[in-house]
Amino acid sequence: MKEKGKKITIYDVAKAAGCSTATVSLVLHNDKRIKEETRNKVRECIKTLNYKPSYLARSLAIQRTQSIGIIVPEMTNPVFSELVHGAEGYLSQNGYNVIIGSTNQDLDKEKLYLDMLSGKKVDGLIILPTFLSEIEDKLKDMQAMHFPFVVTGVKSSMKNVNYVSTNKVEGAFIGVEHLIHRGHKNIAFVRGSEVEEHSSERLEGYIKALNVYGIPFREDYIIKSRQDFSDVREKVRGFKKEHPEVTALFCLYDFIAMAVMKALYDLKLSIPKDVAVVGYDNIQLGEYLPVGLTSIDGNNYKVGEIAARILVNQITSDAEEIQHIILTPKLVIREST
Amino acid sequence: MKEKGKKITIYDVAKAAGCSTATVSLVLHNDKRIKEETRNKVRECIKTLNYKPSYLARSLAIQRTQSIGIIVPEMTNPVFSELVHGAEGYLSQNGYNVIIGSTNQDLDKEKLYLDMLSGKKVDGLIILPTFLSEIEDKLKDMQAMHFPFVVTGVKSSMKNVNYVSTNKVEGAFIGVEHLIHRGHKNIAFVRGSEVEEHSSERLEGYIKALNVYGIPFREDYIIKSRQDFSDVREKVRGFKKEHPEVTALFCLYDFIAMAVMKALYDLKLSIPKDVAVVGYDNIQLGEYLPVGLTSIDGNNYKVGEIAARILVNQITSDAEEIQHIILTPKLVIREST
DNA sequence: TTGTAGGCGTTATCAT
DNA sequence: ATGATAACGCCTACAA
Repeated sequence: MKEKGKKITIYDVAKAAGCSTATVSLVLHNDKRIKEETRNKVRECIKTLNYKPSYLARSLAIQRTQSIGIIVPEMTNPVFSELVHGAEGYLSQNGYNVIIGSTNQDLDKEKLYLDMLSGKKVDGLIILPTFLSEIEDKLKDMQAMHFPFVVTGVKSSMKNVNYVSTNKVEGAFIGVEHLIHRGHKNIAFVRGSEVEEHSSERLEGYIKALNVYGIPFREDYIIKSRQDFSDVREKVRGFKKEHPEVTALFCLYDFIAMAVMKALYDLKLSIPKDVAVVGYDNIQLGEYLPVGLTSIDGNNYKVGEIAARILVNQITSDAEEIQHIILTPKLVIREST
Repeated sequence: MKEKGKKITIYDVAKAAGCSTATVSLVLHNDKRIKEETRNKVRECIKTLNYKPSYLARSLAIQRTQSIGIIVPEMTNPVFSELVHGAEGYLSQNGYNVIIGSTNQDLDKEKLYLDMLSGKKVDGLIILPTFLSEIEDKLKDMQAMHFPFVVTGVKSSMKNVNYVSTNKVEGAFIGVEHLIHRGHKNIAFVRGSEVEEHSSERLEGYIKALNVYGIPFREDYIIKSRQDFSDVREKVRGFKKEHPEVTALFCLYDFIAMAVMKALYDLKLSIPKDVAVVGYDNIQLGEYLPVGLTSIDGNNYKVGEIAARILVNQITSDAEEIQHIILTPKLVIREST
């Protein structure tokens, strides 16, 4: 056991093994040029000294970290964690390890992570922005310095930036269309507490579907709330009493749909007989609700995978062309409709 | 990235501003010693050159990263993400940023992250191990080199290692006790597909409760499965047909409880009239199920926070005493019992 | 097969 | 108030 505080470096190993740091370095990388004998000697010293190389110093020297960063708003949301999971799969396949920075929807943190990670802590970045418009400057800077990154999880307004995403307008459209096909005319949109930026596309799809099928859009059919769970539950109860004619609820995402369903149970209403419910995201849990939840699947796993592929390609092949990939969501029908 | 544009360093800024790198560095850190005039000049050059400091080089120089790593089995599990969230709160309060390494329950990845992050990429580590016994060696190494870390999320068998955790034996005990108080005698334990290591404590608590109340333990009341969701659902259906006398199910965790509830609905049974269900972890969703789920709350947010506090304390004050903290879980009663 | 030495981008200690 | 320059720990031509 070493003296406290004294960190042991490649130099210590070299001294102990009676060779140069270069030799130790080569042994560390299993270079065949080193004689069996010296190699063993070095390995022995590494063991007994309990030497661990500094990835920091190594990265600085080789100008590469072999790790890529993912910036996410929060990991409690299954949509994000699925996406991350998809990216991780591809990346670790390809020799990269993944570092996640969770911003908790905090703009300063988002900026900080952007700076930190692009400051060479990682070789590239997959960004799921919470505040896309506020970080455009930083993205431009990153582009200017040719730091590889891809944006995902939102519609990027920057035309010259890599991004992969899903068509949420289309997703909402097929969800509402499905409701219409089921005979519903009075369909409300439960928007929860989500910010404009992350709900506008789905709202657009909702309105589009109504238009296409000649159903007038009513502003008062949009249910907003302050928080996602308890407040939605309350608001929906109130809404349904005021609007008994409404027989279907399209929800911004599955968690909201769960709160909505809870509210309907509170009112002793049956799903889908009295009211039909459609969610968005198709989280795994939806299948295990007592009444399985019909939902829109954005295939987030795939989104993550594709983002990772684009990123790795850009890093390794120095490709410069911008890629925009938009996947089309699928309707998953269960008992709630 | 490549020859596209040479990466611009603090040296370039110094040259452009007609001063030394030392001066630039001082400006970068808002040191008051620098004359207003030069400071502005330097800032201007930084802007126009679009200079971003290398956190890598900086960390190497100051021997500190101001970031701490959290190694988790997976982020899709709310238990882990809550814990991480708790840690993040405390850490960012205290000027650290957090880097998450998700191992996806892969031993090699777990080892890799351990090496990487302790290789000075971070100043300290919070570890939620999947394979505690397999990484003990690495933990010992880290101790030997005085690298700060704390283990959590499991019972650590290493007596001389920091860890904070919850008493899952106790948690399961109060869950099963609650069921017994409700008049149940025949209580099954739904174990799902979880590995021995992560279910043994709760099993112990289950058995203990039975013993205390004079109920014989039956091996065939333990329901195992291959996967967590669809398989549990199937297995529970089969089990309930074979054992109609069983009126209560204690589940290893809430997700399993959800699959269990689904199975009971499949059988047209009512909860809690026909069968009572208790989960574990008290995930937020439990409240929003049509029949609210009674569960055990381990206060994982707090666990993460405490782990973070211990870690920071160890880093900053060089404290050497080992800390073992065990929180006691609470019963949260809802409609399922 | 192995050693020498310069470089990676910052910081920090002396000087000036 | 600012500048030189030696660390920080490792890699890698280029030598030997």
